[in-house]
Amino acid sequence: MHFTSKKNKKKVVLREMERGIENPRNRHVTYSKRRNGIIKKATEISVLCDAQVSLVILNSSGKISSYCSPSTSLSDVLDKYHRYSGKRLWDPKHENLSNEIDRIKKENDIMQIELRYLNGEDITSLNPRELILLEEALENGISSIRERQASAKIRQQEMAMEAANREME
Amino acid sequence: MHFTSKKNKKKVVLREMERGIENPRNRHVTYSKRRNGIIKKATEISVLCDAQVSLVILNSSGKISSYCSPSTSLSDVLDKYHRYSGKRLWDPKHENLSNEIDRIKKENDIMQIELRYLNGEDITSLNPRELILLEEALENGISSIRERQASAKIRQQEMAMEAANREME
DNA sequence: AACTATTTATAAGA
DNA sequence: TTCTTATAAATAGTT
Repeated sequence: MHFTSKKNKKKVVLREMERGIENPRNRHVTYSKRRNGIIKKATEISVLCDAQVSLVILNSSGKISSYCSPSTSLSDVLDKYHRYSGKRLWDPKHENLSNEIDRIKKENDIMQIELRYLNGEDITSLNPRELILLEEALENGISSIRERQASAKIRQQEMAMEAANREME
Repeated sequence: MHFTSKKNKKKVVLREMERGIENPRNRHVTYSKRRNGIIKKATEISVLCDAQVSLVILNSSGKISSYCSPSTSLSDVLDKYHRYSGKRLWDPKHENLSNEIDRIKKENDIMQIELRYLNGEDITSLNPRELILLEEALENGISSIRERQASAKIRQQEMAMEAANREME
């Protein structure tokens, strides 16, 4: 039984349409019913009118529901949207990434040039004797790096041991 | 005025639900009405239940209609769908670019460290991660040098062989 | 586009 | 969540 007249009911619905349903339980119940309703409508227009529908709904707590017409897929419909509407769905991200790549590549080029300059010469211009010297120099570099890594590791172990000893006192 | 009883009308609707509307004009009229209906429903659930809706509809001739809740965007809703559902919409493109960025960034890091090293900065100022990258860079340098040396040696041998062959003629 | 008989959706209550 | 039911809303066929 309803407590509102036809007239009052309309007013209630209008107020809710402006403000949304405040009570979380009522909101969720209404959400479930209407979500089912929309998905049913989407199914109907797909079959009845040979349309392709892509529908994604998130409720207020982020839960996802979706529908897609049979004989197609969400990404297919969205791809068509993307191509025919001229509007962008994922190109923005795409573009951002492309821009970032360009930026980094440019940095990269600059550094490469700097490196070649600092190395004094392009490696292809070195003769065999010079190549051997350079190889030795690089190997020395690696050795000193490995020593540093090893001693750092030993220091870590020593500190761990000390800490453990302190715990035991 | 309707020519069908309540019972018959239902049968008609059911038959259409299975087969779709054949007559193109009727189909298009019904499509328009129902498309408006669905968009209205989407608007209502958005406001009433604080939901986010992304809706794209293509009719049988490919014309696009779409709706998106206020306070968001199609790509935002689809991005959430994408992240929370685990299903992929456009990740393939996206992933390629991300990988490329990672690759270039790594190159970048290595060069920066090499530059610091070559610019005379003390190697002891590098942290362990930087040391590892520098070690990799130096090892790559050694590899390319060894390749050059190997191919130079092969060329020498080939030239020696040719010279020997010419001697024998 | 507008009308209207009818079906369908749904809010509230159980 | 599911059912019920009074009422609102959508819509198919028509003008």
